Amino acid sequence: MASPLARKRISESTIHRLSLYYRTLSLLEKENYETVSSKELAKREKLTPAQVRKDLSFFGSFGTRGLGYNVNELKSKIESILGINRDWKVALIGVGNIGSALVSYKEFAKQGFHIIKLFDNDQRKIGSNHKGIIVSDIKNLDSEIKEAGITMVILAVPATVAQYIVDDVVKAGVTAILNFAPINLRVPPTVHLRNENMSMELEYLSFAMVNNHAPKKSK
Amino acid sequence: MASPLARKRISESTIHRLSLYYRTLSLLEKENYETVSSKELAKREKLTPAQVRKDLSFFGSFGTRGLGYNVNELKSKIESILGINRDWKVALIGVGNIGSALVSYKEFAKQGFHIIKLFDNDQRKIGSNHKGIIVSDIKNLDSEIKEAGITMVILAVPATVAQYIVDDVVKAGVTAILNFAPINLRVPPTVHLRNENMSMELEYLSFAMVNNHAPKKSK
DNA sequence: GTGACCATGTGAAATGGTTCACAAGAAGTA
DNA sequence: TACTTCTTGTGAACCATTTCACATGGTCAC
Ligand SMILES: NC(=O)c1ccc[n+]([C@@H]2O[C@H](COP(=O)([O-])OP(=O)(O)OC[C@H]3O[C@@H](n4cnc5c(N)ncnc54)[C@H](O)[C@@H]3O)[C@@H](O)[C@H]2O)c1
Ligand SMILES: NC(=O)c1ccc[n+]([C@@H]2O[C@H](COP(=O)([O-])OP(=O)(O)OC[C@H]3O[C@@H](n4cnc5c(N)ncnc54)[C@H](O)[C@@H]3O)[C@@H](O)[C@H]2O)c1
Repeated sequence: MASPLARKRISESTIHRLSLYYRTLSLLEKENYETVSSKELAKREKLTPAQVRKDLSFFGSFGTRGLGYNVNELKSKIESILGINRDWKVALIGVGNIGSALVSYKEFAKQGFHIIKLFDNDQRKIGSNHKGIIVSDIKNLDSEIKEAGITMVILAVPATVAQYIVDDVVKAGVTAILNFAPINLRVPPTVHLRNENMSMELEYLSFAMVNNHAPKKSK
Repeated sequence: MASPLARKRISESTIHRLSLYYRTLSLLEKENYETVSSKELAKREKLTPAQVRKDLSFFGSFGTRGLGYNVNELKSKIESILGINRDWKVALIGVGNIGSALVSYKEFAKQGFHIIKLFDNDQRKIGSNHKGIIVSDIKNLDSEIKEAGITMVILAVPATVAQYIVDDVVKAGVTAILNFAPINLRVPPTVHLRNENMSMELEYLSFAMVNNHAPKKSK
């Protein structure tokens, strides 16, 4: 039972699994499934049925005993839990190798993450057009972020400058940052920070190969 | 004490933290630190000293009581634990947006991950040169992977074809895969698979913002 | 409407990971 | 050498997450 007031802390892994359920439900929807059981949902993402039910139970009881979950309904519940049933205004900072790749990725917008501003400090890039967005000068960061009402930032700049930019975007009112630079950034407790660290994953693979580490779950 | 035979299962989080320690040690080395305490190491990556010591203790006792750890020595120990003191031959499949970004990234090679082959099925890309590597036709995957002795693959193709390619690379002898496609891939138990899922991280941020979820650790 | 069946939702148990707290070892000082 | 100081390495305690197991409540066939 999920009283909206019962503010029990939800674990990171539960949230990550909700993303997986969401992905699977989108697929099931395309395959015209009406309902799905925790068993089937679990099978598709290599989890256990109990895990699926427990995860969902933190937020409410969405299923029907004897039948399972309605695909559309559960999908929309998860959308609302994850907050991807709304539109997020996102700025991408650092239009280099990885930055350019991210701008071109259409799936983000489909999930409500709209990259509406690009920033760089390279004169050759400023003013250029990426998928319909003109690259802004980083000097105008503060005013442009505030004017556009941006709350989320994807950071794809070199590690050496990442902290300075973080300090600036935080001042401009951003409360969520997805960072690609391999560095531990300092943010105030009101700001949410996630790191995408690809080297870490390669190193994990390397470790697993060297140590014959039994592959358990992929993430 | 780490007898090499005491094959206790090491947790994923411990391995991930070793990557962080490695990153910090590389930095400390540049800053000419001789030694470092678990306290300092912890501070730099927002962890606790006890966590640092416990993680390291699974693999041996590398420190000196009263003094701390020798930076160079510990760095090299971690390199050896993670298996990044050797050279890995890597193939990248799918030279699109994200694939191109990854080929250009020089840090991977510095950590022993050498991308030596590129594959695609797009005739316009096959034969083209990326950072000195000619893109091969995916048709020649099997023979070229075997001949080059490649054991690791980075997969940056659309989700729709990812499973087919995985089946092929596994047949060709690859035992580690870093997958960027948002899909749950099936691999035999002998093959190590990791997924890089950026949408998941954006969704986590979205959840955190909507729910005022206390930011604890960034990953 | 009745009964057989099925899958959820959830306390309780089991497992796994983190933090505590301290004995013990090493360095430096006198 | 003896004493102080410092920080490691590690069982034990604690806390979090996963799995188990079953009562509950709903479906569906007849
Ligand atoms: N390319 C990859 O595959 C990859 C993989 C893992 C991590 N990363 C990390 O992602 C980040 C970006 O990598 P990249 O390969 O795209 O690098 P890149 O050099 O291609 O791009 C960085 C961009 O940031 C811009 N920039 C630099 N300083 C700036 C500033 N002060 N303000 C605004 N913009 C600034 C540069 O002009 C450039 O366009 C790095 O931290 C890198 O370590 C990249
Ligand atoms: N671009 C991003 O920022 C981003 C972010 C998250 C996830 N991803 C995922 O990464 C993957 C690649 O994304 P992208 O944006 O680079 O796409 P893309 O279309 O730019 O690149 C895909 C590449 O794979 C090649 N390809 C297609 N079928 C192939 C086959 N059968 N054999 C060999 N090569 C084949 C294409 O020719 C193309 O070069 C996708 O699964 C996507 O969902 C991308």
